[in-house]
Amino acid sequence: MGKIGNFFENYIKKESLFINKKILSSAYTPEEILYREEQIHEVANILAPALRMEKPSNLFIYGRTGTGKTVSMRHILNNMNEIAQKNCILLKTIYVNCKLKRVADTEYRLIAQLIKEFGHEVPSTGLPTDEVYSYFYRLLDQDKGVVLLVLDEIDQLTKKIGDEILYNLTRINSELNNSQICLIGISNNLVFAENLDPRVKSSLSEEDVIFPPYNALQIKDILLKRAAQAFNNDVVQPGVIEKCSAYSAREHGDARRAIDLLRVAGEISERNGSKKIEIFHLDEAEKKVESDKIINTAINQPKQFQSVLYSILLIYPQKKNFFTGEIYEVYKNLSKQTKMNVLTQRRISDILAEFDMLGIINAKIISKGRYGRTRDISLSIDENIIIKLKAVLEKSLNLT
DNA sequence: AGGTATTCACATGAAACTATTCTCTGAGTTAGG
DNA sequence: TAACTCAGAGAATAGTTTCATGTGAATACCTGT
Repeated sequence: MGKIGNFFENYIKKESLFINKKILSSAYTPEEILYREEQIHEVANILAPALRMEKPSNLFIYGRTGTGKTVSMRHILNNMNEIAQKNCILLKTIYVNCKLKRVADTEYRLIAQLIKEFGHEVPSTGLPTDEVYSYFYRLLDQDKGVVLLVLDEIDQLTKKIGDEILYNLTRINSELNNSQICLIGISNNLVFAENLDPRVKSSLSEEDVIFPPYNALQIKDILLKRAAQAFNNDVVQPGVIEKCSAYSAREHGDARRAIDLLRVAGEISERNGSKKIEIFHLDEAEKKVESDKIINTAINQPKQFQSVLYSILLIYPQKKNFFTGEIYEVYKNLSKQTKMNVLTQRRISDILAEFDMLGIINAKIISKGRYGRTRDISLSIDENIIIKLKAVLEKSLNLT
């Protein structure tokens, strides 16, 4: 047996820090959700009529990332389904995440996805949208009952393709004879409804529920509970949970981030062959999560985006602030060098705006008076991540 | 000195174009009866 | 004649280009003192 063989042999024999790592994954729905009783109650009250075959009010849920919106909603839907099944009530619940690329991020694809939830297939392209709609109507109306349709990250959808689709969805009911549909929108953006068509707004948010951020103490309790199930006893050293919760309370009470952080800390500790999770593992984890996030987003961008980003990194050693024009010049040369086709400055401007959105750069529009108006751009990444990023981009762009 | 008018270097918007992937339709072709 | 093939018309979508219009404040250019 070779070295590698031994390694694997040891690996499976080695006792893991984790009892059940799934507990710390973002897909996990806990039995009991802490500190959201009030909100869950409220939502349950609003949706309960569905169990009497009456259409509940449409509902809107607001709250920042990691405030338990999705988890709570899943929890409620699970319960309702269970009850419905037990009592032979016709209830269908559908959960769709509108952000998922190539799944539900356009009007056509959203409807196609809904059809899929009914167990049917529709081609991914080639059909007119109306046809897909009427297919969906027919499916919906096939049997009696209430349909609860949860649209998660709905703000992303309207940002991309406008609110027409929501308008269509809200008036579905008038076309249905047997069944009724109830819309539940979930949004990270608190002011999302402000720039919505008033008709859509009024009919969509007949009710709304707000999920406030968790505070540090609450996050601490959540982490403690998860950690107790996920790790063996005495693995997590004192102070780790506290620091972890303090860190994410600082970041507007994002419980998901806190849980991620704890899991990564565990992974790091395990890989180092340690039996415990110490505070410095957590610090490592913080760095790794941050760096992975940036490297991943960069890697998943199209080549042209990477090219623009690399151009910025090329100037970086000399300057800390860049203007659009400067970046474009460097980018042009780079593209010539790599034989990629050169995009217009108009496009580069949009690409830079997107990098700003992604949080990779920090762009502010400034006026230099007589010398024009432009973006004042700086990198919002850590020095050591920049080095890593540069290497990764070089590989991806086939630069020597 | 104080007040306007210019001007730069882009930003921002809208529309149109290109290319890719996929469906549907109908004409022409083929194989079997 | 029924089944099959294949080209062409249409859709959806992503990524661009083209054209048009907008814009904040440092300077140039006045004006009257």
